[in-house]
Amino acid sequence: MENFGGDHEGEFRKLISELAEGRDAAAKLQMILNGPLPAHSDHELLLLHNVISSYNKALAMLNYNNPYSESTHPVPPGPAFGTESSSAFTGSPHSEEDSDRGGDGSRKRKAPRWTQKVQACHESGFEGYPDDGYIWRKYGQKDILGTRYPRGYFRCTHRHAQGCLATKQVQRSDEDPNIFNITYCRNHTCNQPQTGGAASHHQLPPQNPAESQLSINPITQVSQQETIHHHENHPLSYHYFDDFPSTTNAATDHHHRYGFQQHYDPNFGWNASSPSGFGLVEGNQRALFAPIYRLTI
DNA sequence: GAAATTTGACCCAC
DNA sequence: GTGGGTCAAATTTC
Repeated sequence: MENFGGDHEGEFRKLISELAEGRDAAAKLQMILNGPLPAHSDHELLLLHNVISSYNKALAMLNYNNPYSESTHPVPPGPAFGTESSSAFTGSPHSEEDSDRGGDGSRKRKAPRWTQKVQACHESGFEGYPDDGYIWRKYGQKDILGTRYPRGYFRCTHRHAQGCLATKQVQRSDEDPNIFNITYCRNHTCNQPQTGGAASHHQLPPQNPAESQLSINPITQVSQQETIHHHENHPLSYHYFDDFPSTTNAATDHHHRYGFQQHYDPNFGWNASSPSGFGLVEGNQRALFAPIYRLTI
Protein backbone atom coordinates (compact mmCIF):
# COMPACT_ATOMS: atom_id res chain seq x y z
CA MET A 1 0.00 0.00 0.00
CA GLU A 2 1.71 3.04 -1.24
CA ASN A 3 0.29 5.22 1.49
CA PHE A 4 2.42 3.43 3.97
CA GLY A 5 5.71 4.32 2.47
CA GLY A 6 8.37 6.21 4.27
CA ASP A 7 8.25 6.09 8.05
CA HIS A 8 4.73 4.86 8.55
CA GLU A 9 5.56 1.29 9.31
CA GLY A 10 4.26 1.57 12.82
CA GLU A 11 0.97 2.99 11.66
CA PHE A 12 0.64 0.29 9.09
CA ARG A 13 1.18 -2.43 11.59
CA LYS A 14 -1.18 -0.83 14.01
CA LEU A 15 -3.85 -0.68 11.34
CA ILE A 16 -3.46 -4.34 10.53
CA SER A 17 -3.45 -5.16 14.20
CA GLU A 18 -6.73 -3.37 14.66
CA LEU A 19 -8.25 -5.15 11.71
CA ALA A 20 -7.03 -8.44 12.95
CA GLU A 21 -8.50 -7.85 16.38
CA GLY A 22 -11.81 -6.99 14.85
CA ARG A 23 -11.78 -10.08 12.79
CA ASP A 24 -10.82 -12.23 15.72
CA ALA A 25 -13.66 -10.86 17.72
CA ALA A 26 -16.07 -11.55 14.92
CA ALA A 27 -14.64 -14.99 14.52
CA LYS A 28 -15.18 -15.76 18.18
CA LEU A 29 -18.70 -14.56 17.91
CA GLN A 30 -19.18 -16.74 14.92
CA MET A 31 -17.87 -19.76 16.75
CA ILE A 32 -20.40 -19.08 19.48
CA LEU A 33 -23.20 -18.69 17.01
CA ASN A 34 -22.19 -21.88 15.33
CA GLY A 35 -21.91 -23.69 18.59
CA PRO A 36 -24.23 -26.24 20.11
CA LEU A 37 -26.63 -23.63 21.38
CA PRO A 38 -29.95 -23.15 19.60
CA ALA A 39 -29.48 -22.35 16.01
CA HIS A 40 -29.37 -18.79 14.88
CA SER A 41 -30.89 -17.68 11.69
CA ASP A 42 -28.98 -18.02 8.51
CA HIS A 43 -29.32 -14.33 8.07
CA GLU A 44 -27.44 -13.61 11.26
CA LEU A 45 -24.73 -16.03 10.34
CA LEU A 46 -24.49 -14.56 6.90
CA LEU A 47 -24.09 -11.07 8.27
CA LEU A 48 -21.37 -12.21 10.58
CA HIS A 49 -19.84 -14.09 7.75
CA ASN A 50 -19.70 -10.93 5.70
CA VAL A 51 -18.10 -9.00 8.54
CA ILE A 52 -15.32 -11.52 8.82
CA SER A 53 -14.92 -11.63 5.10
CA SER A 54 -14.55 -7.88 4.96
CA TYR A 55 -11.87 -7.97 7.59
CA ASN A 56 -10.10 -10.64 5.73
CA LYS A 57 -10.18 -8.87 2.42
CA ALA A 58 -8.95 -5.68 4.00
CA LEU A 59 -6.11 -7.51 5.63
CA ALA A 60 -5.30 -9.32 2.46
CA MET A 61 -5.17 -6.10 0.50
CA LEU A 62 -3.06 -4.37 3.10
CA ASN A 63 -0.72 -7.25 3.38
CA TYR A 64 -0.35 -7.70 -0.30
CA ASN A 65 0.88 -4.16 -0.53
CA ASN A 66 2.78 -4.33 2.66
CA PRO A 67 6.24 -2.96 1.99
CA TYR A 68 7.41 -4.24 5.35
CA SER A 69 6.65 -7.81 4.79
CA GLU A 70 9.72 -9.93 4.44
CA SER A 71 7.78 -12.31 2.34
CA THR A 72 7.25 -11.31 -1.22
CA HIS A 73 3.70 -12.61 -1.22
CA PRO A 74 2.82 -13.12 2.34
CA VAL A 75 -0.86 -13.76 2.07
CA PRO A 76 -1.49 -17.43 2.28
CA PRO A 77 -4.10 -19.13 0.22
CA GLY A 78 -7.66 -19.03 1.28
CA PRO A 79 -10.11 -21.87 1.12
CA ALA A 80 -12.01 -20.21 -1.62
CA PHE A 81 -9.41 -20.52 -4.25
CA GLY A 82 -10.59 -23.89 -5.28
CA THR A 83 -12.28 -22.86 -8.45
CA GLU A 84 -9.41 -20.64 -9.36
CA SER A 85 -6.75 -23.15 -8.71
CA SER A 86 -5.86 -24.04 -12.22
CA SER A 87 -4.92 -20.50 -13.01
CA ALA A 88 -2.60 -20.45 -10.06
CA PHE A 89 -0.47 -23.29 -11.25
CA THR A 90 2.16 -21.06 -12.60
CA GLY A 91 5.16 -22.62 -11.01
CA SER A 92 7.47 -24.92 -12.81
CA PRO A 93 7.42 -28.36 -11.28
CA HIS A 94 10.76 -29.17 -12.74
CA SER A 95 12.46 -26.16 -11.39
CA GLU A 96 10.96 -26.83 -8.00
CA GLU A 97 12.12 -30.36 -8.06
CA ASP A 98 15.54 -29.31 -9.15
CA SER A 99 15.79 -26.87 -6.33
CA ASP A 100 14.46 -29.50 -4.00
CA ARG A 101 17.31 -31.73 -4.74
CA GLY A 102 19.77 -28.96 -4.48
CA GLY A 103 21.48 -30.16 -7.59
CA ASP A 104 23.18 -33.02 -5.82
CA GLY A 105 20.47 -35.57 -6.14
CA SER A 106 19.47 -35.27 -2.53
CA ARG A 107 15.94 -36.26 -1.70
CA LYS A 108 15.74 -33.77 1.09
CA ARG A 109 14.69 -30.52 -0.37
CA LYS A 110 14.11 -26.97 0.61
CA ALA A 111 11.00 -26.38 -1.39
CA PRO A 112 8.63 -23.74 -0.10
CA ARG A 113 6.33 -25.02 2.55
CA TRP A 114 3.36 -23.56 4.22
CA THR A 115 1.46 -24.89 7.14
CA GLN A 116 -2.23 -24.90 7.60
CA LYS A 117 -3.70 -25.53 10.99
CA VAL A 118 -7.15 -26.93 10.70
CA GLN A 119 -9.44 -27.14 13.61
CA ALA A 120 -12.26 -29.59 13.33
CA CYS A 121 -15.10 -28.27 15.41
CA HIS A 122 -17.68 -30.94 15.60
CA GLU A 123 -20.89 -31.43 17.39
CA SER A 124 -21.25 -35.11 16.96
CA GLY A 125 -17.96 -36.74 17.49
CA PHE A 126 -17.01 -36.76 13.88
CA GLU A 127 -13.85 -35.05 13.16
CA GLY A 128 -11.23 -34.82 10.51
CA TYR A 129 -9.26 -32.41 8.48
CA PRO A 130 -10.74 -30.51 5.63
CA ASP A 131 -10.79 -31.21 2.01
CA ASP A 132 -8.60 -28.88 0.02
CA GLY A 133 -10.04 -29.89 -3.28
CA TYR A 134 -7.28 -32.24 -4.29
CA ILE A 135 -7.06 -35.97 -4.22
CA TRP A 136 -4.20 -37.20 -2.11
CA ARG A 137 -2.64 -40.56 -1.70
CA LYS A 138 -1.08 -41.53 1.55
CA TYR A 139 2.42 -42.87 1.15
CA GLY A 140 3.71 -42.96 4.66
CA GLN A 141 3.20 -42.40 8.32
CA LYS A 142 5.73 -41.86 11.00
CA ASP A 143 5.89 -41.28 14.68
CA ILE A 144 7.59 -38.01 15.25
CA LEU A 145 9.81 -37.51 18.22
CA GLY A 146 8.22 -35.39 20.87
CA THR A 147 4.75 -35.62 19.49
CA ARG A 148 1.89 -37.77 20.61
CA TYR A 149 0.40 -38.37 17.22
CA PRO A 150 1.97 -39.80 14.10
CA ARG A 151 2.52 -37.72 11.01
CA GLY A 152 0.89 -38.80 7.82
CA TYR A 153 2.53 -38.23 4.46
CA PHE A 154 0.42 -37.62 1.41
CA ARG A 155 1.28 -37.00 -2.20
CA CYS A 156 -0.89 -35.94 -5.05
CA THR A 157 -2.64 -38.92 -6.53
CA HIS A 158 -1.59 -37.69 -9.99
CA ARG A 159 2.07 -37.84 -9.17
CA HIS A 160 2.77 -40.51 -11.71
CA ALA A 161 0.09 -39.71 -14.23
CA GLN A 162 0.82 -36.01 -14.45
CA GLY A 163 4.04 -35.62 -12.59
CA CYS A 164 2.47 -33.52 -9.89
CA LEU A 165 4.92 -33.22 -7.02
CA ALA A 166 2.62 -31.69 -4.48
CA THR A 167 2.82 -33.30 -1.08
CA LYS A 168 1.41 -32.62 2.30
CA GLN A 169 2.01 -33.77 5.82
CA VAL A 170 -0.81 -34.06 8.29
CA GLN A 171 -0.27 -34.25 11.98
CA ARG A 172 -2.51 -33.81 14.93
CA SER A 173 -1.65 -31.08 17.33
CA ASP A 174 -0.42 -32.15 20.70
CA GLU A 175 -2.05 -29.24 22.38
CA ASP A 176 -5.42 -29.75 20.80
CA PRO A 177 -6.24 -33.05 19.13
CA ASN A 178 -8.96 -31.24 17.25
CA ILE A 179 -6.35 -29.29 15.37
CA PHE A 180 -4.43 -30.76 12.49
CA ASN A 181 -1.22 -29.24 11.30
CA ILE A 182 -1.10 -29.67 7.55
CA THR A 183 2.15 -28.78 5.88
CA TYR A 184 1.97 -28.42 2.13
CA CYS A 185 5.02 -28.73 0.00
CA ARG A 186 5.06 -27.70 -3.65
CA ASN A 187 2.12 -26.55 -5.63
CA HIS A 188 -0.04 -28.82 -7.67
CA THR A 189 0.80 -29.02 -11.32
CA CYS A 190 -1.92 -31.50 -12.13
CA ASN A 191 -5.36 -30.85 -13.48
CA GLN A 192 -7.60 -32.19 -10.81
CA PRO A 193 -11.32 -31.58 -10.98
CA GLN A 194 -12.14 -28.76 -8.64
CA THR A 195 -15.56 -27.71 -9.74
CA GLY A 196 -18.80 -28.82 -8.24
CA GLY A 197 -17.36 -30.72 -5.35
CA ALA A 198 -17.70 -29.69 -1.78
CA ALA A 199 -14.09 -28.74 -1.83
CA SER A 200 -14.66 -25.78 -4.02
CA HIS A 201 -17.04 -24.43 -1.46
CA HIS A 202 -14.96 -24.90 1.58
CA GLN A 203 -11.32 -25.04 1.06
CA LEU A 204 -8.85 -23.67 -1.30
CA PRO A 205 -6.36 -25.91 -2.93
CA PRO A 206 -3.06 -26.02 -1.15
CA GLN A 207 -1.40 -23.40 -3.21
CA ASN A 208 1.86 -21.96 -2.18
CA PRO A 209 0.89 -18.56 -0.84
CA ALA A 210 3.78 -17.09 -2.72
CA GLU A 211 2.18 -18.11 -5.96
CA SER A 212 -1.48 -17.84 -5.23
CA GLN A 213 -1.41 -14.28 -4.08
CA LEU A 214 -2.63 -12.82 -7.29
CA SER A 215 -5.53 -15.13 -7.70
CA ILE A 216 -7.62 -13.99 -4.80
CA ASN A 217 -11.23 -14.44 -5.52
CA PRO A 218 -13.19 -12.16 -3.23
CA ILE A 219 -16.42 -13.91 -4.02
CA THR A 220 -15.44 -17.35 -2.99
CA GLN A 221 -13.32 -15.99 -0.27
CA VAL A 222 -16.47 -15.14 1.55
CA SER A 223 -17.00 -18.74 2.43
CA GLN A 224 -13.79 -19.24 4.26
CA GLN A 225 -13.13 -20.07 7.82
CA GLU A 226 -9.52 -19.85 8.56
CA THR A 227 -6.85 -18.40 10.66
CA ILE A 228 -3.86 -16.96 8.98
CA HIS A 229 -0.41 -16.60 10.31
CA HIS A 230 2.15 -14.79 8.37
CA HIS A 231 5.58 -15.75 7.44
CA GLU A 232 7.50 -16.48 10.58
CA ASN A 233 9.65 -13.47 9.99
CA HIS A 234 6.73 -11.27 9.32
CA PRO A 235 5.94 -8.96 12.21
CA LEU A 236 2.26 -9.60 11.90
CA SER A 237 0.23 -12.56 12.86
CA TYR A 238 -3.43 -12.34 12.18
CA HIS A 239 -6.30 -14.67 12.20
CA TYR A 240 -9.67 -14.89 10.75
CA PHE A 241 -12.37 -17.38 11.00
CA ASP A 242 -14.94 -17.75 8.42
CA ASP A 243 -17.95 -19.93 8.29
CA PHE A 244 -17.53 -23.35 6.90
CA PRO A 245 -21.06 -24.16 5.87
CA SER A 246 -20.43 -27.78 5.38
CA THR A 247 -23.80 -29.04 4.47
CA THR A 248 -24.45 -32.70 4.46
CA ASN A 249 -25.39 -32.65 0.85
CA ALA A 250 -22.21 -30.95 -0.19
CA ALA A 251 -20.05 -33.39 1.70
CA THR A 252 -21.83 -36.50 0.55
CA ASP A 253 -21.95 -35.21 -2.96
CA HIS A 254 -18.23 -34.80 -2.87
CA HIS A 255 -17.95 -38.25 -1.45
CA HIS A 256 -19.81 -39.79 -4.32
CA ARG A 257 -18.20 -37.64 -6.93
CA TYR A 258 -14.68 -38.53 -5.96
CA GLY A 259 -15.11 -41.89 -4.35
CA PHE A 260 -14.50 -40.48 -0.96
CA GLN A 261 -13.02 -42.78 1.62
CA GLN A 262 -12.00 -42.26 5.15
CA HIS A 263 -10.92 -44.48 7.96
CA TYR A 264 -10.78 -43.57 11.55
CA ASP A 265 -7.51 -44.04 13.27
CA PRO A 266 -7.59 -43.73 17.04
CA ASN A 267 -4.33 -41.84 16.95
CA PHE A 268 -4.67 -40.03 13.72
CA GLY A 269 -8.35 -39.33 13.45
CA TRP A 270 -9.92 -39.53 10.07
CA ASN A 271 -7.52 -40.91 7.64
CA ALA A 272 -8.47 -39.84 4.20
CA SER A 273 -7.67 -42.11 1.39
CA SER A 274 -8.72 -39.88 -1.36
CA PRO A 275 -9.85 -36.30 -1.36
CA SER A 276 -7.33 -35.17 1.09
CA GLY A 277 -8.83 -35.90 4.40
CA PHE A 278 -11.98 -33.99 4.22
CA GLY A 279 -13.93 -34.12 7.42
CA LEU A 280 -16.70 -36.33 6.33
CA VAL A 281 -20.04 -35.21 7.56
CA GLU A 282 -22.77 -37.71 7.75
CA GLY A 283 -26.43 -37.50 8.52
CA ASN A 284 -27.32 -34.10 9.81
CA GLN A 285 -24.00 -33.59 11.42
CA ARG A 286 -22.27 -30.38 10.75
CA ALA A 287 -18.60 -29.81 10.90
CA LEU A 288 -16.70 -26.58 11.08
CA PHE A 289 -13.11 -26.26 10.19
CA ALA A 290 -10.87 -23.42 11.04
CA PRO A 291 -7.72 -23.62 8.99
CA ILE A 292 -4.74 -21.71 10.24
CA TYR A 293 -2.13 -20.79 7.73
CA ARG A 294 1.49 -20.22 8.47
CA LEU A 295 4.02 -19.83 5.77
CA THR A 296 7.08 -21.78 6.74
CA ILE A 297 9.35 -21.32 3.81
C1' DG B 1 -7.77 -56.72 -10.85
C1' DA B 2 -6.90 -52.01 -9.91
C1' DA B 3 -6.13 -48.68 -6.68
C1' DA B 4 -5.19 -47.18 -2.10
C1' DT B 5 -3.22 -47.98 2.54
C1' DT B 6 0.07 -49.88 5.73
C1' DT B 7 4.49 -50.40 7.40
C1' DG B 8 9.29 -51.59 7.64
C1' DA B 9 13.43 -50.25 5.40
C1' DC B 10 16.28 -47.07 3.30
C1' DC B 11 18.36 -42.52 2.39
C1' DC B 12 19.85 -38.10 3.66
C1' DA B 13 20.48 -33.84 6.46
C1' DC B 14 21.88 -32.30 10.70
C1' DG C 1 24.05 -41.46 15.34
C1' DT C 2 19.47 -39.71 15.13
C1' DG C 3 15.31 -38.18 13.17
C1' DG C 4 12.55 -36.95 9.24
C1' DG C 5 11.03 -37.98 4.56
C1' DT C 6 10.37 -41.31 0.98
C1' DC C 7 10.27 -45.84 -1.15
C1' DA C 8 8.29 -50.10 -2.12
C1' DA C 9 6.45 -54.63 -1.00
C1' DA C 10 2.60 -56.52 1.35
C1' DT C 11 -1.97 -56.00 2.49
C1' DT C 12 -6.57 -54.24 2.18
C1' DT C 13 -10.53 -52.32 -0.08
C1' DC C 14 -13.65 -51.63 -3.77
